[in-house]
Formats: sequence, structure tokens, C-alpha cells
Amino acid sequence: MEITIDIESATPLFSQLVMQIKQAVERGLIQPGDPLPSIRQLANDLDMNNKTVAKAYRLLERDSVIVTKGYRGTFIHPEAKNNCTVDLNAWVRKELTQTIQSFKEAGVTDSEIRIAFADVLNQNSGV
Amino acid sequence: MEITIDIESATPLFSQLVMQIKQAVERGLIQPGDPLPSIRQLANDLDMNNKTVAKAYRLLERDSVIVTKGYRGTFIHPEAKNNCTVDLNAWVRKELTQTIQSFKEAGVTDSEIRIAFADVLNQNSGV
DNA sequence: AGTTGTACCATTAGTACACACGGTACATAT
DNA sequence: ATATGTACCGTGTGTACTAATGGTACAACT
Repeated sequence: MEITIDIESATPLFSQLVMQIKQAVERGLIQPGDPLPSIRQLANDLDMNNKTVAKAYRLLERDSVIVTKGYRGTFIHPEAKNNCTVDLNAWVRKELTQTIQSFKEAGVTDSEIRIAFADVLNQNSGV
Repeated sequence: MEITIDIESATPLFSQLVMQIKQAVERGLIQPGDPLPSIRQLANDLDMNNKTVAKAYRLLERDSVIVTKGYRGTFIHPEAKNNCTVDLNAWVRKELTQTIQSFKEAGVTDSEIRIAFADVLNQNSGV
């Protein structure tokens, strides 16, 4: 599996990693059940921090594209091929677009929306 | 009509103005049809910038608590008493709370929500 | 002993925005 | 002339977030 990370790119490193692994799954370059390099290993190979790779892995597992089995390592999820096309972010954006649209129609200012949003997100983080 | 602005307060100046005018309407201290001081006049009296007062007036008109009649000045809206109890921000926050809650239940990260939100809000601003 | 994922402490640079301020200008009316 | 609301150019300060980095430590297993 070949992974190319562009330090110069505007897209975050962890995001590039996520996309590339998803693409590799889609193209069948890696199959369900295949093992992935360990976080430390991959971080070393790509010359980036452990945390950054860990972040990418965390998101990939959230999307059920990979499965981490603790000390046994990380593997491609059985249903990876289906799950990596499901774009959670697209759904979030669609929902938000609707909600924000209704706000604007009611005359709510952009900055009012932003402030309310920040409030809500911070309040719920403690719950 | 007495307005007291607290420079030290954490709540923004324009917000204090909005609240105080709404309260004055609720308590009947100012009646529908009554004229309000001009933006420049009030800014001078309260020792704040024209823009800040204008911002408060703009929001009050958005909420149909006041009516600006151009060169003829600004007046209390006929339906002011009903409209000033309607809290647009409260509605916005309630809606956002629901939406964000559903995102979190789907496992979406706070920062992902923030990014999607910023994207959507900026895209729609051009529409 | 060495490796797995994960959690915690932290810092740095960059970006984006809110708020308030200042000045200037406009059309419309008295 | 003077006043109305409104719109545009801008500045400065403070806050808050992202992304990425570093180090240390843990339980569980080979």
C-alpha cells in the first residue's frame, strides 16, 4: 500500500491519511481483514507524529472502515467497502444547510447563528 | 426613559441596549407609536458609537419591536408588546441543540460539526 | 522486553470572528 | 442648513478554535 502525504497541501495531514486509506479500500488495494501498520509504525514511515496518525485511525474506526483490536493491531473492517463510501460529513452538511436556511429565512443574522452555535456546542460538550 | 449601560459588563453594549428597550416596552414605559431618540442622539447620550446603537436598532426592527421611518425617525412598533417577548435566539438555540444532538449520537466529532457548520454558513452567505 | 491502542499532560503557529471604534458619504425630508 | 436612517471604507483588541507537535504513562498481550 502506497501512501503519499503532501505537507504543503491545505488539507490537514490526518484528513489526507483518512482519504487515502478509504480510496485504497475502494479500489481493493486492501481487503477486509487485512492488517494495517501500527500507529507508531505508520507515523514513522510517513514522518509524522503518532497523534496525527492516531487521529486518522480514530476517525476511520468511527466510520467502521477499520477495526482496532488493541494489542493485536488494526485491521480493515469486514464491511469496509460499503462503509467508506458512506459520507457522514455529507449528511451533517445537508442537515445543517436546512437548519441554517430556516434561520436565515427568519431574519437571523449570520453572527447570531454563529454565536448560538458556539454556545450550544460548548454546553452540550459537558453533558 | 432611562437606559443604563454597563461598560464593564461581559454582555455586549448593543445587546444591553436591545434588552433594556425591550424591557421598557414590556413594562409599558414606552408605548406603541412613541418616538425613540435618533441613533446619533442616543449614541451621544450613552457615550457610545453610532454603529453600536445602529446595530441595536437594526436588531430591534428585525424583531418588529421598533419601526424606522427614515428621515422621520424611529418609533415603537404597534405590536411591540407582543413581539418583544418572542426570543428569536432562544428558538435558534433550541433548534441547534436538537440538530447537534443527533449529530453526536451518530458519532460525529465536535470539531467535524464545527467545520461543517463553518462551511455551510460561508457557502450560503454567497447565495 | 517489546508492542498494541489509548489517555493524559503540554505548547506552537495560524486563522477566524465578535465587538467597538472612527470617518465619510448618500438620499430624503424639514 | 440640519436631521433622519443607512451604507461603505477601515483599525484594534480579545477570544476561540484547528492542526500538529512533544513527552509520559497505562493495561494487555506475545
